[in-house]
Amino acid sequence: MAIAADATRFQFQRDRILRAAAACFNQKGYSGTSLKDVARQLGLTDAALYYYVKNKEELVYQCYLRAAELGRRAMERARESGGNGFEQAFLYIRNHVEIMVGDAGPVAIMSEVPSLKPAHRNEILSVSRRHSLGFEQVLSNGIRDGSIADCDVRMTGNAIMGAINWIPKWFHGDPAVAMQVLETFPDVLTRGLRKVSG
Amino acid sequence: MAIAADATRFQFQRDRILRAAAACFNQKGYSGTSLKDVARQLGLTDAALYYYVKNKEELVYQCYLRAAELGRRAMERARESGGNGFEQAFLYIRNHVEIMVGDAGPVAIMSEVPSLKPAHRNEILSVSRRHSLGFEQVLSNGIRDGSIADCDVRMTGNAIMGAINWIPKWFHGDPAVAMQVLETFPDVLTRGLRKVSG
DNA sequence: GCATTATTTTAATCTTGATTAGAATTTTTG
DNA sequence: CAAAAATTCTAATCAAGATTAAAATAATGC
Repeated sequence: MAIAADATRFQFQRDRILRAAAACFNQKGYSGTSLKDVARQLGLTDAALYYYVKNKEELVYQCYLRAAELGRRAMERARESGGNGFEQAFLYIRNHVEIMVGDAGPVAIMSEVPSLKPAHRNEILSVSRRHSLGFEQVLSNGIRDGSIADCDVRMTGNAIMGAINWIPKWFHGDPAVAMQVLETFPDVLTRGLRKVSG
Repeated sequence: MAIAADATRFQFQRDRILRAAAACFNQKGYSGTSLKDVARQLGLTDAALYYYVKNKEELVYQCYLRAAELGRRAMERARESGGNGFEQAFLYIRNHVEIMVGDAGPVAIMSEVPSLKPAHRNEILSVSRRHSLGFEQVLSNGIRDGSIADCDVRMTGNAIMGAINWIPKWFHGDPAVAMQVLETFPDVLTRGLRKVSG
């Protein structure tokens, strides 16, 4: 029974585990979720998880890496779209929000990055930084090409990405709300960027 | 040596502890900070903390309660100002941001609310809910009084408060940045609210 | 069907850091 | 200054949950 074209059962299970873990971390908090909690959700025993991850630290790391990668990809797709700065910013937000409330499943809030071991922490921070810088560039481009009003790109980026990153705090999977978020967030978050006059 | 007009040494120390704990939690993550870490920062021993808080859970709870109260107060002051909806929203944001980057000291990011014990969790959630509802009312008032453009107040509130709540993730005390945040955030976050025409 | 490999379980053990008891010290009060 | 109260420390203990080893089960290739 093939799971997917090329994904092995191993990779498939690992991914399920990451999603279950992300869900637990977001819902029960990091210190509130034991490996047993994660395992139970999958009908497994805690020890079985060690077949897929080295330890809890790596489980968290993988969750965060997944979250960071999803964000990065959202940005990448937006920048490849070829629109002007405003359009790219809008598209990025739309893409990322889609991921946060969509079928990609729960995306872990990165609360415990500081307690990762240095190598892991640095990798996450590196991806995150690339992500933020990418967005700031999009904003700068928009200012240059006249599609975005002049603003402090660093702060504007922080504000917008904060709003997105916070979503899992209050969004708990209700599809009706998901739709609402998708419809309003990109607009709400970009309304302030629009250049009023030429 | 009186510490302040009426605050006892006990209350004073307790407050120092809460701030040190908040700083640790934000910087090192929750699971990354031991009571010894918090204590060391104050030149104390971990056991000494138990004179001020029942246990670690209560320490976290108190940090969160402080954070929630500071937010609530920011909202309260804004609503007492008597301005129109837009002005109140702006003022709230300004007040809250001021707290996040100002002398009130580090405000704990509420990552571990779910792992608090039920009574504590419920109290934090209750204050938070009151806070969000308050903001949504301000937005609604603004729409009604014509100072704010029509929008989904729930989502707009979530977006703006997410941006604010995320600040401690990237702000680490640099006074120059604090000034920047103060100058740009209220504007960035409200620019989208303005009603364009009458 | 048999041998091999992959996956999961059971049943410990191990570690870390929270917690406590009681002693020591400092501060306050009269 | 002496007694009482407040605060902190030293030195264990404790608990929870992470981790491991080895056995059991399931899947796969031949």
